[in-house]
Amino acid sequence: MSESDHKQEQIIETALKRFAHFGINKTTMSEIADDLSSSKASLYYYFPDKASLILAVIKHLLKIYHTEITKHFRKAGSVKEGLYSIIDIRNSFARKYFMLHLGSEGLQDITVNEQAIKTILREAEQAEITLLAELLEKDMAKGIARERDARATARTAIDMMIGLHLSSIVKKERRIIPDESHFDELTKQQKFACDLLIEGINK
Amino acid sequence: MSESDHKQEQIIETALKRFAHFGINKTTMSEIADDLSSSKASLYYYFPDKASLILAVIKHLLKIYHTEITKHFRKAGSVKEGLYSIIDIRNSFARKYFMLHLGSEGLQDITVNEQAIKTILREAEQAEITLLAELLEKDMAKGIARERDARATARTAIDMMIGLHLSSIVKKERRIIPDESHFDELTKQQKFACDLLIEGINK
DNA sequence: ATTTGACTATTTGAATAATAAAGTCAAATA
DNA sequence: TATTTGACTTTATTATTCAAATAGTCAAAT
Repeated sequence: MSESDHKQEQIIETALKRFAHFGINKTTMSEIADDLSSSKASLYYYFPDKASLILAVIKHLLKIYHTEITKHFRKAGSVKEGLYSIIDIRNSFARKYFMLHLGSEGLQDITVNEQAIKTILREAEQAEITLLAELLEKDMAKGIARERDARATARTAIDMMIGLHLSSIVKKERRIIPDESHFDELTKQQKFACDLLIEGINK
Repeated sequence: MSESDHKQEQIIETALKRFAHFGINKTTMSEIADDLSSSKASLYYYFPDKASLILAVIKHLLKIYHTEITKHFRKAGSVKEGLYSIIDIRNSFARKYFMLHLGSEGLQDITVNEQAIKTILREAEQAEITLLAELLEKDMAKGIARERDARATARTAIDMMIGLHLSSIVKKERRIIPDESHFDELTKQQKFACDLLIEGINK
């Protein structure tokens, strides 16, 4: 890694810390520079504008997420284990990086190319579907799972988990920072839903 | 029905039409009065303030919804048919009354007792869960469905359908009025998910 | 008991000013 | 040459004002 790349990484990680704590809108470039004991102008040497820094931070975060998911999926022996990993990792990220408001309501009135963010979120989503679909195909090959369009099924299963997350947000008071118990209950419901999905309601 | 009750009903129905078309915020009390060829002051004879009119309109709407659902549930022979009814009726309401933004993002910055609305929405939700749980219990008695906590299962199934709806909103551009095809696609995905839920992924 | 016109009180929205933050650049540094 | 910086300009956000729109009231009329 070059000197320059290293500095970029540092900026991204520092920005992420502030974003996660105070939110993107409440974080100024000067503050990030101060955290680095550097100058604002220096930041602009590495990133053309705030929007591209935000984008880089989100990409960074998605990379971590993907690494984590991949690690778990290598150990997962079934679709169920895969889905459980997605639930746990997603919720731990949601807890940690709630202030970023990725997905759900967020990113509104942020001066950023919303389309670009949508695109990389979409890509991350596709990668996740692929991983789960592969697991499902293995289960189908083993004769554990019924034959069925693996991608469509994986996509719907993930959408359901995301959907339950969104449902839980909507039911809470708006604009309130959720507490630990909120995520605990959500995880419980998602796993219950997951079990339903896996086992099926009918005999 | 007394004369007074009749006038109240008229006001509610007129208000609903305007709310559905232009949204609650863009509808003034004067406009509602004009639609009724009446005076604004007259409205205030029947409703103490705008907030209580809004609440009455939402209650009215939920009553219609509940009637519709109940009608379908009497004919439904299985949980699957029940869930399909919920999907169809919910989506038809979402199409028709989108401008009210019930659930999802909406109701923000409306001068109304948000807690009161949450409460009646919660009640409506509970009633719906009860209906679906009854159907599920019948299926369990018939030996079609596995034995399982009927209420928790019904609740999760409905939450999933709502969740998929929310997912679809989040994935679209924000603050855009959705078109027909959006709801068509949503319905399709919800039914696919419903089938998964019912049949189960595994053999 | 209900309706109304004429009223007041509140809220909203547009315009403006003040402030803060984004973004630039020539000169300095290493 | 690559990087950093303080001082700068530009752009965006926030606070403030004020007129217009809307909510809400009430005594008099039906």
